Amino acid sequence: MSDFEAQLRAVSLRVTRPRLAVLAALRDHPHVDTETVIDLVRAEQPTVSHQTIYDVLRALTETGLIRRIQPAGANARYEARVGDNHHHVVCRSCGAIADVDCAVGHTPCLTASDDHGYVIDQAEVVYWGTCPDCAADRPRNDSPLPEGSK
Amino acid sequence: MSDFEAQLRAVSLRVTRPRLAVLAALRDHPHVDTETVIDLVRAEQPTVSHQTIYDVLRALTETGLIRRIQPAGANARYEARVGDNHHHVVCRSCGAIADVDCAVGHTPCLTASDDHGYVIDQAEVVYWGTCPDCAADRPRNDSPLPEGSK
DNA sequence: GCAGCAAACTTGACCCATTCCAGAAAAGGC
DNA sequence: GCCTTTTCTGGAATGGGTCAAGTTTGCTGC
Repeated sequence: MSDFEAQLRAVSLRVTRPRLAVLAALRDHPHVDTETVIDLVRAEQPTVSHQTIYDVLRALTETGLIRRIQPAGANARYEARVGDNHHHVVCRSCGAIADVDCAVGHTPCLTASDDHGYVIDQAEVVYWGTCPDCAADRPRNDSPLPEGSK
Repeated sequence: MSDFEAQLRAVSLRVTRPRLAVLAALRDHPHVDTETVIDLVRAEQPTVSHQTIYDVLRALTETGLIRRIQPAGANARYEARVGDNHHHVVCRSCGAIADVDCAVGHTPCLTASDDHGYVIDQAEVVYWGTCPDCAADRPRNDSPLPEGSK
């Protein structure tokens, strides 16, 4: 618990109960969306408003304590694993997300063939596919996306 | 014009004025968002509803005639360049997008270090950085994002 | 050419993640 | 302990995007 407290102080954020609860929720549940965070926090602190969660998530994201990820067409999700620029696999069928380490070492993906004059500071990779569970449910289905995606 | 007609027929879609207009708009303006598509189409066909544009964009995306891209935190954008799995550079400051060919050849980025059992069918890469224009405007600014991003 | 059918289009309301606002409360420095 | 600053609360607004019902239109077969 005091671990989270130290993290907050390290980035000059005040230590509040909602912030600790959000950090704890993200430690225990990686890749959750905002609504789930709200539910998880309220399980212990029923009075916390959704606005507070949004504020907390933004503050933590801006200070780099958590990372916001947002696959195309889905809601924002957050994860507590930061510092390494790892990537994600997203299941087209159920939206499940898993971590994937950078394929070729440190920052190899950062090399674009032609950068058009852009100053590139990050390369974000999203692998799209089917998770083991969904693959088992529908072994040979060519169009996994049930139209409405999520 | 009949080029677009052929494309539509090739995927068994009826040839309608709104669809032709959307294809033409995307050919002339790569990486536009939905609202811009609406404006472009209405410049020639003022009566087309926004609902129709949404329907057309979805139909064309599902049949693979256009491709939908959606950088985190931004609105959906569409482009007519399909078939090659190229990637994009996105300017954090102004949201401008440029095409980037796959860095290492054919489908190298498709190789994840540990796929967690997922069946991966596509790797999507987004390079984040600053476009030449914005870099010129604010030569040495460490926090390019003016908070509200776009 | 014309009829009939299914796919597309129009209109308008609705949904829902996210944000804005203003007042009340709490955390930290002195 | 007191004061300033930041955060939290509650409610309302914003805005992509979607749903639904009814009308129109493009395509196929006669």
